[in-house]
Parts: sequence; structure tokens; C-alpha cells
Amino acid sequence: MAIASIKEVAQLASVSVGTVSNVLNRPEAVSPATRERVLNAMSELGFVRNESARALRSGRTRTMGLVVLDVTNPFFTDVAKGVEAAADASGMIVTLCNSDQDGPRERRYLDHLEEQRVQGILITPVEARNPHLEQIIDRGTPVVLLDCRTRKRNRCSVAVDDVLGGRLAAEHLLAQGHRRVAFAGGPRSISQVADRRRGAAAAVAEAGGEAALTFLETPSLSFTSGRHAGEQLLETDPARRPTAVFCANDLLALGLLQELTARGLRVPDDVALVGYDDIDYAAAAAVPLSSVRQPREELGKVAAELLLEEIDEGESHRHRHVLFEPELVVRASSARP
Amino acid sequence: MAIASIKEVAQLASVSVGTVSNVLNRPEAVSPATRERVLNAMSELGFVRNESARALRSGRTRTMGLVVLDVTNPFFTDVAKGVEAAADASGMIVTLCNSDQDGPRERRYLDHLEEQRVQGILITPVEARNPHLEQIIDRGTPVVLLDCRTRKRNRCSVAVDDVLGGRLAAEHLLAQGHRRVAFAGGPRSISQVADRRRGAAAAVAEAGGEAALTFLETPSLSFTSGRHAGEQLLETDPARRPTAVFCANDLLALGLLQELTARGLRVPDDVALVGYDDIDYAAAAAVPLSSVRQPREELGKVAAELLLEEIDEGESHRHRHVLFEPELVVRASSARP
DNA sequence: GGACTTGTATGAAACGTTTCAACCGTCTTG
DNA sequence: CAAGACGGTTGAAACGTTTCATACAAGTCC
Repeated sequence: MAIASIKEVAQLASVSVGTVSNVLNRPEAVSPATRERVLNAMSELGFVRNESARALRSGRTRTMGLVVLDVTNPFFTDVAKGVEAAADASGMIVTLCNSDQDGPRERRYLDHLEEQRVQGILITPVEARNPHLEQIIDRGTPVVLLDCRTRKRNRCSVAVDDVLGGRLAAEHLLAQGHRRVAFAGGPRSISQVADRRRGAAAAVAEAGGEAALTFLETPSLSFTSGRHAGEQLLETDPARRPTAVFCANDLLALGLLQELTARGLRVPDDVALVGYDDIDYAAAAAVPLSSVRQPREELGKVAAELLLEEIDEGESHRHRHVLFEPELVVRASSARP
Repeated sequence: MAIASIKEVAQLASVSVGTVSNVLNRPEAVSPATRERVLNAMSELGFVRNESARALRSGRTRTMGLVVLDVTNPFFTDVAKGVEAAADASGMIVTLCNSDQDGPRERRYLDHLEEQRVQGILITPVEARNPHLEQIIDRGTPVVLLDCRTRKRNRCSVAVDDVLGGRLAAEHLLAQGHRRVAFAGGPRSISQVADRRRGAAAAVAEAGGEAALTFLETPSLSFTSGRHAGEQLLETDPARRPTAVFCANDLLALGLLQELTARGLRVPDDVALVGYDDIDYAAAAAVPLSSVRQPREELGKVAAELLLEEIDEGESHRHRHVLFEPELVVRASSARP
């Protein structure tokens, strides 16, 4: 029942184990005749190389770990696709782990990855400060931070410029003639939310005049929160009500959209809307949603390339921080009234 | 730089390597005093167990592989969550692989998993007939088929009853008084599409009388296909036009919904709609969408449990095929006109 | 024909664990 | 007090590879 080992293959092909190993790793160094003999023996026995033994002896694996906050979130799955593409191109395999925003869970996965002796780790950490991750880096495993704005000395990072994203959205709404603009999102503690708001605020401030940005704080970035934000909006005096809302997230924007239309307000005529993330359903909404798109696959690809670079260069590697620019996609929800 | 080994820990704690190993694996078998001494040595040296060596010597890993068709698809990520929950509960780690519907890619991942000597594999195969997978089973790695209706002798499988799902949707529409019902979906070659249609057809046939099911064939299950199906529907003579449409998929239903409302038809008053999959956005649509929900997490959980069972029982294991029942979620889109 | 090279193949020593028979005190029991 | 049981520890042999120094044979060159 047990899978045949290199030894049995060697015996069947009447060569030494060293030769079998050579067929596996440096086929050009063995004569065509014996090579074929060995290959035949392998397929006859159904030989499958034992990666554990290989990793143990050679001291290196062909694996990198990717730890994301939520596999259910299209943002991360797209990032994962980019990572896989880059890893694939250099013969690496990606172990995808889902921390589910849970600290202990993240820790378990990190332990596992380190025990596996992965070549490197890509991670969007649950907490920015993570002593455990620090230890892993100290022990010599390269780590690249994904979508995390804290620029540390001892690791590379890639992220998208959320401040710029906020600015783009707000500038667009201002250009459409809106003066009373709202930013919806929360909680404030999420750095993405804070940054997007900050960018929007800066744009509004620069516009000068009577332009103003109000803040509709929400408890989360969910669809339901969007509906509540809609109710809140409807309660305000129509004369002072914002004519445009920039939402920290598409889900929020979709909830808001539904609440507004259900209550008889028209989008974009009464209220213009811009979301963030450009999820698939943004274009498919009742009123197609304008949104800020992040280069998700590209983000993953570059992160993986940075990691591969570090793995290659070892000690001599100089850490880098790459910041991507988001892009505004204009659709019906923010057309000029 | 290299991570400390058990040997160095043993030296620092002045015990034998055997004792260190015992601390790791059977802590109750070593006296509290030495145990503490070893533990201290470990943390002082930053010891991290080498999983390769462990796996090599002990002959077993603590890993199972999960190969899905598309990590971007919420169906599979929910299934993955269920798998992880079950694996977690018995101390297993899941390696998540994305075949992306690509045969060669799937094969690479399977090779990798087998080389890693995973304890078992959960897979939704790209092709039903897969000789490579067959070989893996023959060599002794347990495999459980996920969401795949072909019941083979040499492996367990779990799936959801699509015929029943189709029947539930159609029976609901018939109960609302509809007689001219349409099924939208395609291509026919997808077994899920064929099964759902079959179930709906059976229900309509049983209803008898003038009840009839027409077929709106679509080239794919996308949002855009839904819009085209809407156009098609609008072109038919209003007197003979179906008053209800059951879509093979929510995305399709959402496209259809948007096209119909854009052209002035009201849902559910003029046309009732039922989708399939109950994706997050179904409830969030302009008109909340009735849909057939599959027990996705449960599917993954049971699949993993079946696999764990087989790993446990070994030769004596009897393969089983579990079929789940889907559930209809009624919302506004199919309310009685 | 001796001294190199070149191309292949070999054998044994690692890699870091787990496992297990053996050992040594100390305690219990009849 | 002898015999056995028990709790704790040890040492060495595996596990299946890779790696490397070595060996051998066949050319090549002066």
C-alpha cells in the first residue's frame, strides 16, 4: 500500500539511489539510456516523490504562504489570483490561509507555515502590531505586508493609496457641481475608512467656497448599515441634505441606494452616489454604481514578486514599499443631474 | 540564522533529544521539572518544530487538500469555510487550492498535494472522468468528491439535489397561480443547469392543465446573459409571455430583473422571478430576490467529516454518498401579484 | 604511453524528527 | 527481602531524500 520510494525504483532499474535522484533533479547529467530505464521503473511502481524528505534534506521548500482576512471577500480572492500567477511563473506553490479576522486563528496558520518552513509569507495582518509576526521575521522568514499602510523597516509592503481614492471620488462629485457632500463609512478605527475620508476631506477643503463634507458614521461596512445611513439621510432637512454621498464601500453604497429609491428619492437626480471597491455587483445594481477600483490582481502579483525577490537576494535585499493608485470608474449613479 | 533544532534544545536543557521529543508529543510522560527546563530552552532558542522531519519520520501529516473550481465564487468560499471548521475541530490544516477550471493547473495541485503526502483530498474536479485522480486513489490517498453528482464506488461524495431545487422553485411559482412559466439558463451541458430544469419540468408536468414550461436558453450564467434573456422575453407577444421566470442562477436573475424594470415591466406584478444560489446580493437587489439556497457551509463540513472518517477507519471504511436538500427562500420578487 | 579531461555512476553521510527497546531508580507487594 | 511494577529518561535506529567526494571508463592531448 505504501508508496514506492526512490530506493525501490533504484533497485528495479538496477542503478543507485543517487542516480534516481539525479534523474529527478538534474536529468541532463544522466545518460539517456539509464534515464529512460529509471523513468520506466518510476511509472511502473507509481513513484511519487516525497516532498517532506526532499525539503528536509535540501533545506528549502517550494511553497509560500498567503494569509488573508477573509476568503469570502472578492478583494482578497482577486489578490490571491495575482499572487498565484506570480508564484506559478517561478515554480512556487501558494498555501492560501484564511484568518477570518481572528487573531488566534491567524497565529495558528502562521505557526503552521513556519513549521512547514515556507520560503516566505504574504499577509494582511489582523492587527498592525503583531509581535508573533515580528519573531517570524527575526528568525529569517521573509514577510511581505499586503494592503497595510504601516511602513516598517524590516519588510516590504504593498498597498493602494486610499487617501488618493477618497480624493478622486470627492473631486469627481465636486466637478459634477455638488457642494453638499457626505462621506458614509465606519468604524473610524479602520485605517482604510479613515484614509478615504481624509482624502475626500482634503479635496473638499481645496474646492473652497461653500463646499462642505459631512460625516455619516456607520457601525460597519455592510449592506444593512447602508440602509440605516439612508434613513439617517432622509431625516435631515431637504434644504440642507447632501446632494452627493461618497461611501467607504460598495456594499454600503448599495444599501444606501436601495433605501433611497425605496423612499422615493432618485439616484443620481436627487442624490448622487459613489462607492468603493468596484465589486462585480456595482455595475449590476439597479442604478449602475460609480466606484473607486483598486488594482487587486496587480497588488497580489507585485507583492509576490517582491517576496520572490527577497527570497532570491537573501541578506542583500533592500526592502521596498509599493503604493498603487486607485482609479475612478464613473457610471450612472453619479451622472450630472 | 538557521532555526534551532531539537538537538540544540536538548543540549541547552541537558537532556536527550528523546526527552525533547516527548515534551513535544507526550508532555504528560515527562516530569514537570524537566518539562519546564526544556520549554525554557525552546523559547530561549526560538525553536520551531520542523514539520518536514516530523512528517517524514512519523509517516503522517496533519494536512488535507481542498481543490475548488474558483476561489472567487462565493459558493466555494462558503464550502471552504465549512471544511475548515471541521478540519480545525480535529486538529487538521487545510491547504486550499484553486484549479480555476483549468485541467493542467488542477493536475499540478494534485501532484503537489500527493507529494506533500496529505492525509486526504476534497475536490470538485474540472472533468468528471479524471484518470490522474483515479491513480491517486489507487495509491491510497482518500478522496471525497464535492458537489459532483457522479457516484463512484471507490470514494465518498457530497452534493446538493439540483433536481429537487428546480422542483421547489417551480412548485412555488405554480402555487402563486402562475401557469406560463419559463426556465432561463444555459448552457445545457452544465449538469447543474440540466438538473434544475428537469426538476422544474417535472413539477410543471405534474401540475397538469394548461401549465407549461418554456426554455429561455442562455449562453452563460452571467449578469449580461440575464439582460439578454430579458430582451428576449420582452419581444414575445404579451398575451403568451410567461408570467414567471425561474433562473438557473442569481446573477442571471439579477440581470433579468434589471432589464425588465428598465423597460417598464414590474416585478413581481408583471413577471415573478426566482433565482438560485441565494448569493448575498439576492436579498439586496432592487426587488429582493426569491432564491433557492444550498447548504454551502454544511456541504463542506460534511465532506470534511466524511474524509476524516475515512482517514480514521482506513481499509474498513465504507464509502457513502450524501445528498443535501436545497431550500427555497421566498422574497418580494415572487410575491403573489 | 602517461597525464589530463570529460561524462556517468556510485556510496555514504547528512537533514531533524519520532519511536521503541532498554535502563535505572524507587516504590509496592507478598 | 526478593520480585515485580512503575515513572522517567536515554540512545540509536529509522524515515526518503539530496549532496558530494570518489571511482571508473573512455577519450584527448602532448
